[in-house]
Amino acid sequence: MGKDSLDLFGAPREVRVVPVMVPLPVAKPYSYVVPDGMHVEAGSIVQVPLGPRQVFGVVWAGESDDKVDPKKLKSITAAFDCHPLTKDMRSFLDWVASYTLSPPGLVARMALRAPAAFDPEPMIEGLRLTDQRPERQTPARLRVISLAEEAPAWTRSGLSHAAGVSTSVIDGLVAQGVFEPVFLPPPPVTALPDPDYGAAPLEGDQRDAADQLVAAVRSASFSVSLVDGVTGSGKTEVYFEAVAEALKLGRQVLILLPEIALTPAFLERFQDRFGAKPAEWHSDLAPRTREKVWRQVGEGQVRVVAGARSALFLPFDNLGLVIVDEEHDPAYKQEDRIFYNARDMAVVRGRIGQFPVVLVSATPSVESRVNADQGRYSHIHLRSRFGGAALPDLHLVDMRRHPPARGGFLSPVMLRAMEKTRERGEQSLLFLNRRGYAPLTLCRVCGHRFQCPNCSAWLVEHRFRGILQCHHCGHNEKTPDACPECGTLDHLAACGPGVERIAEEVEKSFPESRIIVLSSDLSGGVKRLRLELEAIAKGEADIVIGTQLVAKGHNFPNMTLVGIVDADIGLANGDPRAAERTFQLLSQVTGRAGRTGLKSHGLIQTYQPLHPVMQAIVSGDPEMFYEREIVEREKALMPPFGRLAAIIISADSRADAEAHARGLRQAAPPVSGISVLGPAEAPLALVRGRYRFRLLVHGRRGADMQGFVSTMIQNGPKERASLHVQIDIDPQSFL
DNA sequence: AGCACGCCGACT
DNA sequence: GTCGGCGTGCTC
Repeated sequence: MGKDSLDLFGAPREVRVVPVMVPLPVAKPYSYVVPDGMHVEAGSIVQVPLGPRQVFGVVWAGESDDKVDPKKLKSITAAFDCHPLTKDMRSFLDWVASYTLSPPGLVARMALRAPAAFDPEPMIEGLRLTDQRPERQTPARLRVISLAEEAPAWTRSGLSHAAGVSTSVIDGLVAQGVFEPVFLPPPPVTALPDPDYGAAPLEGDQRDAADQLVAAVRSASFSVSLVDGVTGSGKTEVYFEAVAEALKLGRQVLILLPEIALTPAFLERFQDRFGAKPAEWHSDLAPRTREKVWRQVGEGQVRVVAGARSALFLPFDNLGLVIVDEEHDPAYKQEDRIFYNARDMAVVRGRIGQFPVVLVSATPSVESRVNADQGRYSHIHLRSRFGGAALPDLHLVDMRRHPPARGGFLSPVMLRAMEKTRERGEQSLLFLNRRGYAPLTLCRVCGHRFQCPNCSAWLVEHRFRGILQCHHCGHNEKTPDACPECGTLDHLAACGPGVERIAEEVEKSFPESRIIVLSSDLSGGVKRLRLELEAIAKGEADIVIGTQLVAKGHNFPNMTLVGIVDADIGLANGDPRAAERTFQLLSQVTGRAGRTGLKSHGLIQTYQPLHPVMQAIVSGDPEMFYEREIVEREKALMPPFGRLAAIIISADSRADAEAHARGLRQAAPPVSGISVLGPAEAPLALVRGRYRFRLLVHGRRGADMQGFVSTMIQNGPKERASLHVQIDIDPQSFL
């Protein structure tokens, strides 16, 4: 069915009109006319006029059922010669848009982030050997010719490089007709992974777990498995078997990873197993590579992608498995423009595409644990450590009983353990999740505290750089000599430790030790970080002091002592996930030790040795933590029934939502049970079914939100019901 | 996202 | 009297 228009002779003519999703915050696709002779189908990527400019878009269906004023209709400018987005991909984008309360156009835009990839890659120029032979045979020429006989075609630079001659030798042979130019298809971004390449024999738990995952892949139907086991229990080896099976079935695989810092080690492991590297996808890929990967993923030429959360929006042709490694990691949450948790969206992608999704973590998120406990996910638990590596033995250091020396932060117990480690010629790692020198500076005369002018956070002193910096907004100023309030000179006091300050203390106690400080303040970027990590692995440091940067999968064979400087950080900050985060971080960091045959130790400095997180960590029994945390979480999520409960979602930010909740509490004291959740987590809370009234307020402006909520309170249940119907998300739709 | 339109404050 | 601040609305 098309719209009538008039042809040149005034006769009515059928015109094909299709919906096109444009990358703007609009609620639905716009309709465009398909010009005569242009081929487009659902999923095609096109260029269309929009107002004064041209934009890219996706044809969203075979034809439009929208009644648009025909006078407004414009024609598609161009259709690109690249694979159309699959039906699954379009359904996925629609689903994400409705789940996250985002305009579908903006969600679709995430799938179009490589515009130059829409045009086919140009063929590359190559050379092929002919029957002609040169009149004058020189050694260089003979070498080139004999080498060239080994392959059907070469690139000019590839051949000169391989033969060890300059390109002028090749040019000379081309001129004599020994080589003829040919066009070669562009090379793939990576070689094909071979599922049988480095298959390692698995035993016991690992074998059983791998068998379960392989069976899930073979069934080619939707399922979610949570693979959980301590650091070093062989989770990666296990899920590699699932990857191998998907490859054997000819399907594509996506491995999501939270941090790009973890990738080099991961890529090597993958290569050892599959004989080739996976294609990488993350925000700082070179544009050229980015385009190649995008296109080759769409064509099905790339078989395995290892990427950050945005890889979920690559235009896979035949996706058959998604692995979410370190599934608990907060880096999976995107909290700007479109709010989503890639872990959950991966599950949805699997449901839509009818394939298995595997969530992997040594310390699963509480949500995933609950899903596993309730039978929505199957739970695969790996008990033993792979290759017989022993877990470190862990002890709490009660800081009330073993306080540090005045002005210091390290307990004598910790210093003694470091001394012994040094005597054995082994390495120590001190972990403190605080950048800089001191988190707060104050004036000892008038009590003035240095605060950020934009945020309300304290300014963190960075002594190496001589600045005070806000870790929220990045604001920074030079550290003054005098107090800006009372003018007193040299009476500013640093309060509390950061890694720089711990380094200072360690230098005093171990003047001859080689110390490396690792934090995101390290100048020189990722490259420098990798160099430092290599140096540590080679034993070029005795003591490493680091922030959570050191928690991610690097292995230091000689690192036999891990010391947590302040395990209590983060437990008191009011975040509903504080305990969970602390548990996960401490587990990860202590897991850094004990991967060698050497005996290894972990010392955890705390003022709260009886805190459930501390007890769970030293007991080595994660169940202790999860059982209690799930009960606590349910209590917290349970608003008092019979009163109004509201979930406030801000479309802008969690901070925004919090501000509005404060306003609401003041404006309407009888209202209780207001939970403030960021947009990425509120829908999950709904899944848990904890809320009696579900109110999702979605608005661009704060005033709208305040208005919505007030109206709802005044008008009572009827209004609530209508609001609910109007904008709620079906909680069951998640699975 | 851009871009135009429109309504109120401080200026040549 | 205008120039320009950014709030609001529109793009098939």
